[in-house]
Amino acid sequence: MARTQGSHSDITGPRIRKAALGLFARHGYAAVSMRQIAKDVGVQAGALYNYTPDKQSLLFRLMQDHMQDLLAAYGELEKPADAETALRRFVGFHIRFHMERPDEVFIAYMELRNLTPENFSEIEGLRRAYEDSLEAILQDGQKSGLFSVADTKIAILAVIAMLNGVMTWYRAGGRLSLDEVEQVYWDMVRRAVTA
Amino acid sequence: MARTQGSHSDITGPRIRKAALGLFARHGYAAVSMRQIAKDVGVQAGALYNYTPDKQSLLFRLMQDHMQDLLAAYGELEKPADAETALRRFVGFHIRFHMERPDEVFIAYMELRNLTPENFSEIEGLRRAYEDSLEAILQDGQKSGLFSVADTKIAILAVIAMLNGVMTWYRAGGRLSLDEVEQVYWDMVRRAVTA
DNA sequence: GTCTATATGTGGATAGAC
DNA sequence: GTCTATCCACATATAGAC
Repeated sequence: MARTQGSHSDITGPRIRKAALGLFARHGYAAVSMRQIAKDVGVQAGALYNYTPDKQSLLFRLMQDHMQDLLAAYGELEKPADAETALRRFVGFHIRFHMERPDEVFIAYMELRNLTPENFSEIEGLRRAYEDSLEAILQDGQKSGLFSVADTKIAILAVIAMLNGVMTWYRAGGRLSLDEVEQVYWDMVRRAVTA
Repeated sequence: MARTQGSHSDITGPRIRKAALGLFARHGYAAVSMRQIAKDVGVQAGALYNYTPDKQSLLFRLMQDHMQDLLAAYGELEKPADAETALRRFVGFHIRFHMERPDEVFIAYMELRNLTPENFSEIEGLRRAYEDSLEAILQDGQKSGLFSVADTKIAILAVIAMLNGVMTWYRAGGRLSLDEVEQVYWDMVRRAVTA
């Protein structure tokens, strides 16, 4: 039986999220209107509310999906026994995963303050779970005497902050290949934590 | 002669900037209305326009003042001849200067996309001037064989990104003193760039 | 310099026809 | 499921009285 004219539930939902993703990343959540998103998708503003109860949920779902994807992808990596190899793999994974999703990363970092308190807690929990995976590597390396950092908690945040810096300047087709970027960062991270 | 009743040009201007600073940092430029700022100051919204032609100028001036303060303060530091001491001083300066101005720093990083193109270029120029001062230190250290980094441009951005990470977690009265934080970061930066 | 009042536009979200 | 039409709150900015 033919679908009702103008009915596209299977494709409009993803298109809405994709449009919101791009617009939120470019202009910021607060600066983007539901009408802009609708226009990008090619529907009227009212139609968006068949897919999201409100604008906040749209933002939250984008961030939640991103963080869950991150944790799932990291979970599928094999974990080498030796800490240096594990850290190297973490650095490579982090850079590549984030480079492939610049909009999601940008939003996850910039729009935390636009989440409701409940939604914020949820995202914070996911972020911490990811940081814990790096902490495990650093502590393992310190036990074996391979690594040495003055403060593990700070080192985790410092390494992640350093790696996230890639997103602010790297552009495909630039001076360096992704392999080279990964190598340069790994070199600095390794030296920063090695005993 | 007595001032006109309700006239406070000498104090209202700074209060407006201070209120805007706090509100922009907490909620984001796009999410803050001129009415909110006015309420915070204790005047009506229309009165703000005696001090700023528009909301955009308010944002721009906050960012411009911050970057100019940063460059001026760094310019007044004495510059040790040896690169390691110079880098150590840079790290300490950067951490302390930024920790004392969390709102300004937050805005300078988060609200770049809400500047008009002309204003953006202006701020970008100031930011680059600051990065150049770190580049000079790293290149000096590499000439003397003290430092060794795979890519100087990346190293600059990596170091600054790492240091800026402090702002996301440090709170006065926490586990570590500012001296300790400075020491821990210096330790990582030094190792990351030392030959 | 600040106020009140207002012009003018846009925001999120909903109702009901198709 | 999407549309049109609309409610109502709030946005930036200005005008003119005091």
